[in-house]
Amino acid sequence: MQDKYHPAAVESAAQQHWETTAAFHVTEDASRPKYYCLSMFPYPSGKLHMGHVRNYTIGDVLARYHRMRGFNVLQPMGWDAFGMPAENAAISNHVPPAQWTYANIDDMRGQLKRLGFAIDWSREIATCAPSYYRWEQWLFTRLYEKGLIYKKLGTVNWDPDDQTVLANEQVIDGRGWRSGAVVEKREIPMYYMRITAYADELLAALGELPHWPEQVKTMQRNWIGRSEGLEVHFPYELATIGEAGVLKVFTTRADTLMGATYVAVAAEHPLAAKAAAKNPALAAFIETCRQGGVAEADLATMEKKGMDTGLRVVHPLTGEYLPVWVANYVLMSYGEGAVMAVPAHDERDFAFAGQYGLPIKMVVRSTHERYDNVVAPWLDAYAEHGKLTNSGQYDGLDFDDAVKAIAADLAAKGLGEKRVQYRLRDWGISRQRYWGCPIPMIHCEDCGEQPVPDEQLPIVLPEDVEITGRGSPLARMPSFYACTCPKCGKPARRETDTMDTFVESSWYFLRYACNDNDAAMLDARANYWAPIDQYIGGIEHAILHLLYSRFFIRALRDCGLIKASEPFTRLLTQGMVVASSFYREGKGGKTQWFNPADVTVATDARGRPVGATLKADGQPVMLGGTEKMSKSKNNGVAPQTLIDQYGADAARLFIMFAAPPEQQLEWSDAGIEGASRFLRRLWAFGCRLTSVGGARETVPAELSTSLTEARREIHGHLKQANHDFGKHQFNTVVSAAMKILNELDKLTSSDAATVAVVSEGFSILLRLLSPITPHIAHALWIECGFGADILAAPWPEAARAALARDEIELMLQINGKLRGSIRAATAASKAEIESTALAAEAAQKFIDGKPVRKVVIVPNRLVNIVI
RNA sequence: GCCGGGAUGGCGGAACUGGUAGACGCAGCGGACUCAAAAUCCGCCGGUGGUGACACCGUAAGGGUUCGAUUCCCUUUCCCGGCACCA
Repeated sequence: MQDKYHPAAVESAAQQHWETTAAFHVTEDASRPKYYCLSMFPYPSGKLHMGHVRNYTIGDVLARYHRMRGFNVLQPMGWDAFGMPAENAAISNHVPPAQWTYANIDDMRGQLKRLGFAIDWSREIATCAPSYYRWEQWLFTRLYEKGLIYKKLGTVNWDPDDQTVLANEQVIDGRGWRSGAVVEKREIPMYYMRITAYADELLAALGELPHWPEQVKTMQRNWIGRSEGLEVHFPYELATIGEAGVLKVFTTRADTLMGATYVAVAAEHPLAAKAAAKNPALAAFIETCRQGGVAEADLATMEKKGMDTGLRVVHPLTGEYLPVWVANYVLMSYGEGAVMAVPAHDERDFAFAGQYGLPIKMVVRSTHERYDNVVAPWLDAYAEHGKLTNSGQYDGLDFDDAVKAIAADLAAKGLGEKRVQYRLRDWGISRQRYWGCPIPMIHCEDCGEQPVPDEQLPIVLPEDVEITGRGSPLARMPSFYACTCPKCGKPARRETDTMDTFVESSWYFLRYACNDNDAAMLDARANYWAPIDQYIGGIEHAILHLLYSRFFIRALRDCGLIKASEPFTRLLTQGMVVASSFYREGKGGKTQWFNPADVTVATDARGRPVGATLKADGQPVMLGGTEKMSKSKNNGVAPQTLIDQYGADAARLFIMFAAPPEQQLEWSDAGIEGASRFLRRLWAFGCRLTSVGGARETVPAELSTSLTEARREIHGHLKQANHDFGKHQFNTVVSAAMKILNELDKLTSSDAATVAVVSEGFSILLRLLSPITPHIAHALWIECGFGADILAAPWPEAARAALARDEIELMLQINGKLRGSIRAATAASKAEIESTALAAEAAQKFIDGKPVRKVVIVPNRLVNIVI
């Protein structure tokens, strides 16, 4: 055995062993419980980053741990290969997106393999391969026929200079990121997935996901946003816009209807357009509302602006006329795109009314005594529930009764009804981009839109294209779009939009089960593996990706393609790896981001960053704050140098030790040295054990007191580690492993009993570490003679006998303050403990003749004497 | 703006979920070994005061519940994630 630890040699030998024994190649096996362990697949950006290492190490630790516990474990890997970065790279490097993507995949596969993950590589998929996306197209036509996909107008960011649709990320301060032109909202026809058809099921089923983080379920619940309320109709008369009709609004606060003093509609509302036809000033205002992007965060933080349309609607209960305003705080995408405004009881309405001098009418009185009679609507809106006032016949009613009464009266007049409203919107999947899965539809002048027949699938994306950043390349390629109508045979035009890349990632986890099937999308193997037992990925995917996947599996189920209704039984949302970002403002307001590796940070005496300079020119750069590592902020740290220098095991150990998996991890290089030092100590200890003859079979029944204590410590740490493994708190598993090694290092004698205890302890330690640092565990297991392959070893469990003790220490508190400790027999009764405690010197000193009011005894922990 | 989360020594974090705050590690300081360095090993390491085996303070800030609060409740500040076309 080498007396020095050489990670590179140890790691390549272990990896070779796994490769030649096909250790991680799995097949369906009904005789064992299955464990499908999946980490979110990476976008092949070219470089592995710390977030990947963290994600895949967590997945690998869980996969290896369950394998040793006897599960039939599947851990696959693939590539989320379509997307914008490939097009951006194509524009700047003049490389076709396909070529760039495939080269990146090859690169990253190599980097992943170097980390020694227990992956079944035979199941690899790439979403940009026709063998993958053909089934997405096939499914699209099924869902279209089922009515789960339909076409309607959608609003996008339009760059008038580049004549291109922009992603929200590409709109910076309301301007196109390349052209700098002011972005406009534009309506274009798009395909939508009817996710709202599953809104209730998606919401209700959250209750059946006990192994999902509460936080994620709450976010999804709020995202779906089911509210029960009233649709209220405000009639308008012929005179207003030349036709009579009703303006519909949705409200969850029907109790405040008597306090409505105006009605506000979104700028895109049809009524606003009609009013603007005769009102140039209003038309101009609506035009300014069209400027800027469509992102909700931008809309919601905009300065509130509005304009009176001059139209009046009739209050359905009082018959009063209310003005109709256009307001930029009303979103066309929620409800009816119109709200009844009750300034006294809604914060936004209050601010708007204050700004434009609209009346404020208080109709709800607080039920809290301290607010009674002191409600001051001119100071702030009172948005809580309460008793009605100033509301005529409804005065004195509380929220529930008021809503009931008002709903009944509106229903009787035919001017309103109870309704459920969702915040969730249908999923627009059309993208006016090249590098994505082509939408399999054909547009015929005579027959309208037609799905592509199965036998013509896949519609292959041409890979020899030039990307300019203006318009859609496919729309310029007759060879792509020219086709014939499948119904009438006349010349027709193929759809040139591609699908949102979230579509690929909504079902890839099922295709791993049967990636070799070229006759069907899914087969029986998918039903063996689904649902995924453990899914691991970034918290940033808590809503969109996870919700789309939950929708997709239901759509697939309803097409008879899968039995499962939920995709992921257990979810671990990994915290992000964040790092500082650095930038300079360039010419024309463009921001240039610098990688942390190229920047020197100056700190004050307390270690706080005070400034930074670029290594290349020594000139200052701005601190951009701590953010998720991303390409756009150029703050990713490459793990490759760490792996090259310290080895995969050290990198894996360090990242698992640095923080619990769900917590955000702020990156710093410090600490990797400690992980490496621990592995060297581990190796040295292995050498020591082999020098005294290596593994022993059993521990003698009778041990000296010190060996009994040492063994109790080791088994205690093992018990803790197993508990923490169950909680997925791997940082304390590593810490328990370190404590075991510290304990073993103290046992320096070479008598038979000591070596036996050491041998048992080391075999526990290696098995405990093997999911985290599999290479060194593999090597030492063999070197010390524990067996031929640690993968086949059983998972270690703490021995009850080793943990037993007859005396324990209890903390002694006086009035809740720690004043000493007492020793008591494990079996001692409360009365015995109390008398021991009261007799203790520390207790007597503080009691000092004063009466003892109370004695609190917490078994196995402490005694608190209250004086 | 809305939704979700976070804040503990110089740093990453621990505390068995209301019961010894700071485990384990990093950095630092002191020592051993060495011609020397690296590596390794041993010791110290929240703050203030004190000669002391002691006292007080201390888990973002302020308040509350409790024999006892990092943990539960209320208020506030700052940071992070998401907001439907980044993935």
